[in-house]
Amino acid sequence: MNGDRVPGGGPGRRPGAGPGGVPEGYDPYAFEPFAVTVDLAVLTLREERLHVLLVERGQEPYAGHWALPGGFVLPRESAERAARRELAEETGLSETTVAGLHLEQLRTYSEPDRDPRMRVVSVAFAALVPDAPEPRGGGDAAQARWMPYGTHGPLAFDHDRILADAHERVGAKLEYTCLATAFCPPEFTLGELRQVYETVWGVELDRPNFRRKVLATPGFVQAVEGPPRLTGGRGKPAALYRAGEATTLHPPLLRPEGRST
Amino acid sequence: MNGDRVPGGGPGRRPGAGPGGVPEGYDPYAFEPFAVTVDLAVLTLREERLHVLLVERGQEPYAGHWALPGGFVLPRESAERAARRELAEETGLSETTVAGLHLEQLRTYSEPDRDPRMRVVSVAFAALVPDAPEPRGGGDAAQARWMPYGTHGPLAFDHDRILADAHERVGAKLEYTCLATAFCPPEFTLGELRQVYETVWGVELDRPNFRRKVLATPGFVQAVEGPPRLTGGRGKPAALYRAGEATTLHPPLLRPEGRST
DNA sequence: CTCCTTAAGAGTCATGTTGACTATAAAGGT
DNA sequence: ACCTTTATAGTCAACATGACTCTTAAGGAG
Repeated sequence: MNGDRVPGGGPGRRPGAGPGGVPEGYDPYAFEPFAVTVDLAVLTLREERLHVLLVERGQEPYAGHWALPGGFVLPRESAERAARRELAEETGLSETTVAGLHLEQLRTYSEPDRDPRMRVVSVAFAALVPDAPEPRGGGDAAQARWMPYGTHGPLAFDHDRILADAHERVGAKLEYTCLATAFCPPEFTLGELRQVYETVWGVELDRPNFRRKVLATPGFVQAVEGPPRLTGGRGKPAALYRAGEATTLHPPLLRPEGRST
Repeated sequence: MNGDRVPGGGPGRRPGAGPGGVPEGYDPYAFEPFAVTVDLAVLTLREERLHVLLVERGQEPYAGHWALPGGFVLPRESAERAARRELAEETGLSETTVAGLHLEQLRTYSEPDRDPRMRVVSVAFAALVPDAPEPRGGGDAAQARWMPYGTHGPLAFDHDRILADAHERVGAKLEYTCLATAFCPPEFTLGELRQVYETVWGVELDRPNFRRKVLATPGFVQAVEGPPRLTGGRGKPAALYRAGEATTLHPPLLRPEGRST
């Protein structure tokens, strides 16, 4: 063991510092640095389908391919802050709006050759947005679009993997957390909430059973007092609810079969 | 948006590259680099208590404090490989043994000031080891020890947070995965498996109910044929089992109350 | 205006799972 | 022998779930 193997801390052993890795003063420029970026799997529901925010690459490598939005972590910000900043930039939403969105760190992708140009370590996030405004067409060449999940070709880099991991994570968290409300506007019907589960899981749920389960879970949703109904589509008007205090579901709301996707 | 905002990929915009972040050739030395490390929360069970592998820091900052083991990600390895390499170094286990251990990426900690010396982004892992050999006293000054979870003082850097996150993650995954067997040797009794749950969750579980649940879950454990019992302690000898094929538990084995820790 | 369609919401029923317990078996210790 | 400890076999009631049925309240077509 090393007297100053400072894991969460700064380096105590410089790569190539000699046999045994004797600690020496750390020189940040002594070896090729890592770039640290964030990648965002921004998910929303549109027309009963799961959509992802994608950007088209204008340059090599992967020119013409679609990719997840993302960017560099700046020297004085955390990965979370970088992710929220990028999210605001890409979606065109205000900083305050973005501050309220559900943003969840997925995992970090660090394979040495995931970017052919240099060593890039990327912290991936899943972001869940309710209504899905069209992304503002940034000032540059590439375009950004909401694409139905699965309809895009292969994504650039390892972004297919990241997106799949995001989908899996969100699907799993729907089972035992109140995360579904993150896809909904402030006030929503139980039908809309059920639509979240059905869309993400790719299954059909029994209406009455879903209703019973949700209402029986304390703090999942709370009824809105005012006008007890919502107009819009056909069928009987539905009561409105807000997200409740609870964050976890006990017992969970399990997916019909073993696993999906 | 940027024509080459290459998130999971290499930089397309260099910090400070000018208004609008016009893509230019990337110069890795143009700004202070990030160091990328791994931190390991190595957990095991000893004498019916959860133990953590800790190393004592010999240098400032946090000299004399205990810290999680860890180290640098080398230029040509992934964070996972770095974690496994460090795990082998710290525990003294062979590379092949370590290759079979459960290693799970927790999340990445990237607060700008988490290390006072420089910008360090750390990918944290939880490792679950069965028997807990004493860590080899490395060739250097600092010592490494198994410490009962919670008995150590405040850890260095943000390692208390990382360790708490590791505990929470492992506790949660016991509910809906077969992870508990990762704490057990190749052959184990149901009593030992129950001990894993009780120790990590800090609760007592009903013996017959636990047994019924585990045996009713297909693929969780499989009975060992040979000698149908194990010697050792007092009480009726228990049958031996191995870990089964299954990785997930449907339905889950929920903790008694809402949440713990 | 009437009928049809759609979705919300109330309620039923059989089944499966869980938590709480009781009882028996098989070891070691005194 | 007797007590303690742990494994293992059951029992039973409360609860949760999946599969349905039925009623209500809208919009749309004729």
